[in-house]
Amino acid sequence: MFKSAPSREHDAEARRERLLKAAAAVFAKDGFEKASLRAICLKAKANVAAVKYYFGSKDGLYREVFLSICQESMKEDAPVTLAEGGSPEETLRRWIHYLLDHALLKRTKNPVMSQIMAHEMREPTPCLNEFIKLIFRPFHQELERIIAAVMGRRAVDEDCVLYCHHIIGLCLHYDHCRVFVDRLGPPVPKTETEVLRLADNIADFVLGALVSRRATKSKPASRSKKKP
Amino acid sequence: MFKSAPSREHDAEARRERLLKAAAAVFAKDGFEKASLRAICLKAKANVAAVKYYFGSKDGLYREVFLSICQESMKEDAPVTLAEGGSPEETLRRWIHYLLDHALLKRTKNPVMSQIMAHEMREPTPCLNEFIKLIFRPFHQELERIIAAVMGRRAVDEDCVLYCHHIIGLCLHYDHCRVFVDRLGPPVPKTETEVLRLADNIADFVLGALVSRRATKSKPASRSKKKP
DNA sequence: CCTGTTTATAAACGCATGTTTAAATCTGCT
DNA sequence: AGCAGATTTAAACATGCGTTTATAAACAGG
Repeated sequence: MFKSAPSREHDAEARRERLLKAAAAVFAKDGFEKASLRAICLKAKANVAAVKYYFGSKDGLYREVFLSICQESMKEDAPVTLAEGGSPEETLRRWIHYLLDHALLKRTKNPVMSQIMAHEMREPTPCLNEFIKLIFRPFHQELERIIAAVMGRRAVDEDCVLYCHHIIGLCLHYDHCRVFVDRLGPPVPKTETEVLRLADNIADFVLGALVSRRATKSKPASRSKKKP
Repeated sequence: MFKSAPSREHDAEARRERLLKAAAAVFAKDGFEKASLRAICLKAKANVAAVKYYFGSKDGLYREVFLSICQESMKEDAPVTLAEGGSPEETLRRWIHYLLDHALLKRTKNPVMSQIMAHEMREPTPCLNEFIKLIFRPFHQELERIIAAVMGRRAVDEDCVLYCHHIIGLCLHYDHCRVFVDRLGPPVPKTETEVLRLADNIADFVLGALVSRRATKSKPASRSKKKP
């Protein structure tokens, strides 16, 4: 006893899909708060009440968008991993390039995902927890393993996790504070080759840091360099 | 022929001051967009129309708040500089600690300034340019000089500026993406000693990186490590 | 004391938001 | 054909915002 005939079902599905697609675009551009249902429905050629009908509320719509782009993102490009072969150093370099590519050149691969993630980091929504669990944590953990490998440690320890934050923050800064960076130094990369250059600069910087910290273990008690 | 009698003058000034103070607090908490005039006036025990009367508009009020906290911030704690003595490395360590202190422990020193700056970086307002010119650029340039000193260079070059961005991004990440860091690793420091620990970790990391890059000049052409 | 200017306040304006209602339309089944 | 249920739509609702207006109060000078 299926709900309705195929023809209508098709129309409904098409409308739902249109709404979802329009919503994804607008949410990506403006973020959850600033995106308006009217703008979305205008783009989808649908009535505002359709949102309530199909998704219950603005929150529901956003959640659906989130889920759809999640599973779309899953099957797309796998993030950089150690398993692909190559030295840990080269893997880290590729990882940094990958992150920077997504953060700065959002047009590549899955632009909607990149933009929505950026918004989610600026002002978290109720989807934050799922976002972290499904998308961010696996990504983060792979970097932790890469760092542990670069540092020659058998397992991921607290230092690796911290360095992981350092690196991600360093990269995302060029996106989050784009307007500041642009005004205070060489402009933020806008082409693939420029991004590659920056990625290499960052990779050199980070590898230098990690290698220099390779020897130290757990508690280096650093603060005591006051003229020995 | 001064405009009015002292008693009235005093009241008016007091009201203006109350508004300014309340506005600073609310802007600091919510940022420019989300802060509402009604909330500000409620806190200042003033009428909403008073904002138009004294400051012309919400923008005008924000601009006044910005100017007032600027000159307040000028005379307060001078940022860390090379001139204070000590090795460049130690100066850099202190600089990082100083930034982290302001970013994470906003209650210290000038909380309003720190918070408003954080908001300004997230979503810039029309005051952005003045903000950069008056506050951010001098701060940034001092870091550039420190880095140049650490790297033993005679003048600030493009690499120094980039490293500067790296370091600032690395530090601010713990504030901007606090909620992410909290969920993915050791929680973001909340006490002075914790902040000091993190600052030392970051300083060690950064110094390692800078020292390792000390030898290289201008164009290291890094990308060519593909199995020699 | 009256008068005109400055200051203060309450109320309304115009707009935009997410949500909801209630009526209209369409569809499939009997 | 006709009915019942699903879908669509336009309109209204409730709320919040920054801004504006019109009126009342406080004050200064003639």
